[in-house]
Amino acid sequence: MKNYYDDCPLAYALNIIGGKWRMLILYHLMGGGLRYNQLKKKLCGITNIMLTRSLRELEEYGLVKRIQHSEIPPHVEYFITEHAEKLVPTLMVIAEWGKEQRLLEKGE
Amino acid sequence: MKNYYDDCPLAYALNIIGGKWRMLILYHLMGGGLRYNQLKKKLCGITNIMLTRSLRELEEYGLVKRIQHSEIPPHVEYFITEHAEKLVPTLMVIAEWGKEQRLLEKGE
DNA sequence: CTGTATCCAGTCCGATACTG
DNA sequence: CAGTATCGGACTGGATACAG
Repeated sequence: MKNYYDDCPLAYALNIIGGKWRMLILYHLMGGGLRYNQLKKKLCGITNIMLTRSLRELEEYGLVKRIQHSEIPPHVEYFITEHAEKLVPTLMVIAEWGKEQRLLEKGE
Repeated sequence: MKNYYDDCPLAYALNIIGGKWRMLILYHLMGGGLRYNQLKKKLCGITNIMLTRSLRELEEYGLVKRIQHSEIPPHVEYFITEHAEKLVPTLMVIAEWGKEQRLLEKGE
């Protein structure tokens, strides 16, 4: 997914939040922190690998914060950061748009 | 990119406008119609194959309209439809966010 | 509970050459 | 000008088993 980042902020952004799961993760975290398995349940169908990978990537970019409570059994919680929070309304618009789109398709 | 569309409108939407180029095409069409080669220039780096493919897909979903003028040499123009227009502000937000994100990364 | 390792599959994407 | 054909490569995503 390498692209002309420097010329186009949109391409740059999509490189970070694009991909199959990343926006979905941010979307589901908007309501507050979630634990690993809670998140997994919401993202119907995601595998451990993809969830872990995606979370790590989002963490690297500072979009997600990982909080580990020192307990046994382990208790880890994920939050979105302030900066990522700015994308939430956007994601909701896209979701809303998706609903309309689906209606259009079924209407035909 | 098959996913739990019916449960999650966001996933559904991303299935349509996700991918490497589709949002970028919509973004660049927001200013009005563009011809094939104009679009190609704006999307630095896109190949014929990908531009054509992406446009066809967007057309199928009713997000882009293709207008062919009967001339020689050919003259084809692409527009975004009203329904896709609703996504434009969203794309601008993401682009804006991308700018900030880049600053954050460079700042470190 | 929260992951990691390994290996594999499929999709997406692209370089190049060519066409009406 | 506006595309298509072909072939192949890269990369993303996944199944399964295992670990701290």
